[in-house]
Amino acid sequence: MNLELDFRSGIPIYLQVVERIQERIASGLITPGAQLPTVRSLALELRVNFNTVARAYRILDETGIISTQQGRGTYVMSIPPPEVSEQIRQNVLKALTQRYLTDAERLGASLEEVDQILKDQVAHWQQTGHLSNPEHEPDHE
Amino acid sequence: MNLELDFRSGIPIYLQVVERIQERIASGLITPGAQLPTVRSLALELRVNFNTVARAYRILDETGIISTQQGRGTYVMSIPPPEVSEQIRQNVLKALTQRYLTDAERLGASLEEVDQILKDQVAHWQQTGHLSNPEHEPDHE
DNA sequence: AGTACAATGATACAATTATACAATGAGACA
DNA sequence: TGTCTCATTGTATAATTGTATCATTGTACT
Repeated sequence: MNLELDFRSGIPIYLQVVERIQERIASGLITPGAQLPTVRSLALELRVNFNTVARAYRILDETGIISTQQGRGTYVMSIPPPEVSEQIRQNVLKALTQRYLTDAERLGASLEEVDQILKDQVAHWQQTGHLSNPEHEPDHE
Repeated sequence: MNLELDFRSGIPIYLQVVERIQERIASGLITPGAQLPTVRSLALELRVNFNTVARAYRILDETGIISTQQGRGTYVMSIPPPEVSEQIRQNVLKALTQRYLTDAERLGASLEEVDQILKDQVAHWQQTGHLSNPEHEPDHE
């Protein structure tokens, strides 16, 4: 899975796991029907107790995003309706942004510095065609 | 730990604890990654309320010397020398930014949307005093 | 005396971990 | 085929850890 968590952020691990998995599903990195890692294997990878992973899975299950089945495993559910999906997408994007700003702040970055480095990278990316507008996006691979 | 405190010195216990632990880390007696005693066990040893130890730990945490994690314990962090620190900081910030933009793009966010949500969150944060310049007041709790 | 404030303690709480448990499925074997 | 056993899966509950909030104590200053 290669989820990256921050043990110092003050955000509970189980919530971080929820967000990371939501991101991956919302972005299509994990597709419906796919099996998520078992609570124990993911816990081992994250160096965390498996109950913490189980708690994250339970939240995702209650949201209807995944389906956990005792003795079988946990699986990604079918794609939610567009409006829900859009809602999740926006939430995830907001969480991403907040995490980014929090991390930057803890690094001691000033607002100006963050602004500058964002401008730099965005400019760099526009040259390479990333982050383009969905309206004019003929580039399918 | 065998910290020796002076209850009659007039120096607050929590400050004495901070100093003793700082000494031990600086002298290499405690190495990065090591787990410190729990607030309760150390408090028991020092015959002190565990909140006092927790206060010392919190100060050390804010200084970046240790990392306290609810439910897990407190661990000694590695302390990079100041010279390389700044270089590392910039690199990390750059990597952080790149990862953020990558994730946002994978979510299907347009440049405009990213720009907008960043503006929103920054504005929101400025009201709550985050990402402020280091010149400002120490923000007394 | 009285007040204000810092240090410490008491209590309730939240996150994580430890341990035991129940459901499922695969293989052995009669 | 049936069912036994056992490893693997998620679940439930209690113990452990740090956190938040308020009460108490002591001390300095009017």
